[in-house]
Amino acid sequence: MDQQGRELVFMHSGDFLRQNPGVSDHLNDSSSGVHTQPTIKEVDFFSTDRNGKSPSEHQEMKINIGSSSLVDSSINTGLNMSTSSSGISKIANGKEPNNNKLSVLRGELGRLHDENMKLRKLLVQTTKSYKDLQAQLLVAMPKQTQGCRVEQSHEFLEQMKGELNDTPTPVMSAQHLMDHRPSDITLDVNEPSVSDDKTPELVVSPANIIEKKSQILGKRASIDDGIDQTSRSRGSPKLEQEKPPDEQVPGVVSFRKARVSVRARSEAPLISDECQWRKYGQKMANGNPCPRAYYRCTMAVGCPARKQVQRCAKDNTILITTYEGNHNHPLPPPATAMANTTSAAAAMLLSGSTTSREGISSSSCFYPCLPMATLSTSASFPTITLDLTQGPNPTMPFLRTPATFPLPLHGCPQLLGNPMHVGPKLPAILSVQLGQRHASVVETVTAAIASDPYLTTACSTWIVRIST
DNA sequence: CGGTTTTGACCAGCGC
DNA sequence: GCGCTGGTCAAAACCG
Repeated sequence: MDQQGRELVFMHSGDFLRQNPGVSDHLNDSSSGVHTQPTIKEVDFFSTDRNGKSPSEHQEMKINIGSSSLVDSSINTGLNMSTSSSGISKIANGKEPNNNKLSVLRGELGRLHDENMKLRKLLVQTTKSYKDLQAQLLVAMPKQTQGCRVEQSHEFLEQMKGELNDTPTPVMSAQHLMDHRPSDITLDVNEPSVSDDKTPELVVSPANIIEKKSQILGKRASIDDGIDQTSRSRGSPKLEQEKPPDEQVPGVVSFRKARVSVRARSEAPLISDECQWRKYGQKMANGNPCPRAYYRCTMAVGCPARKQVQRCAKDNTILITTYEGNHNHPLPPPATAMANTTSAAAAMLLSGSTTSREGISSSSCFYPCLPMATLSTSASFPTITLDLTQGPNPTMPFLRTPATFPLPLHGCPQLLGNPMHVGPKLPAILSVQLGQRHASVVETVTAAIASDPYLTTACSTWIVRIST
């Protein structure tokens, strides 16, 4: 069986759409303004063999890149004037008259001035967006009954006020913001982390933090919704027994309650996320001619993580993978990124479902550069859908370049604290955007995705819609 | 031989 | 109460 070879594999940005080599140019061609919607035949989400590099080499590469990528490579700082492409060196080393050199330098100066003006405009725009959001958040706060959440938001706002008033440089902002972690988060040292070998005291995955948050928030939801639907089903009592103790606390809502659905164009039957899944069932469901397959994680005994895979009834090229539950074991770094994403999305869903929906949708309105999320509570489980089947949105200028995915990383201290994740993905623009840490829990999801280069690229075309 | 997949059956929730 | 649907179980088959 060649299922491995036919799997939908989300790839590293370098070889994203590697079976459609001609498409990537379109995706990155911001000048053309024409965006296609390529059919992703194979998307390598977490392949360990990218360009022949081992995972360790890959991580090292990311770190190295990240060391200098806090400043967007596309932004000319004026410090790199001896590059061959600038023409200055050639002229300086040549025999041109001094007046020619002067005119070239003036031209260069003018160009740098223009870039400077653009950056200033961007900063002003970002500041304005933050203030708008702040005002909106203050309006929305009375609707929130969770004291800790409000308190935390106030705390963040105060921090952000100071940061914005100081008008830090983008790089400073990024570094600064990384240190602002929610103070009321319970750290779970048992949760696997990519960075747990070096910073055990900071073993705080986004999933953990958000899970703890959602557990707090979920207490109300558990009262509203009663017992988890699946826990009432036949197989679920066993599942409950298999859950780790922290998930069996009465009144605490586990992520089994929320789902994260990923839609991607693929002719492959599966998404390869470097987790071990065992198929335990298959059903014809919802009038869909394509059966729905049920998988559970087999990397650890009693792991409650599950996923469902089904093709879209309307478009068979779209593969819908629905993740549910948390892994209770260490994951390979790529799979951790995916788990973080789904956990964050689930947490977002849980927290969002207990707070005002306007807050979520409006944040998307406030930040047109951010993706929107499809929240569906019509099903028995609240589900967030990450749609990777849509083409890039022209109104999302940052999305044209995967490296500048405009995703605030709040709520994901692990991502912020992990140089492997932070470095390559924090250009100046993103650093400024980090100031929007209060935008909404929607961004938590996008942050998790942004933390992983593979996901970032794969999701550079995602669309998240708010639905009722 | 152990792990995985297949597949029919079972169960619970929900709507009518 | 009945039928439909989603989710799961578990035995048999399959595979490396």
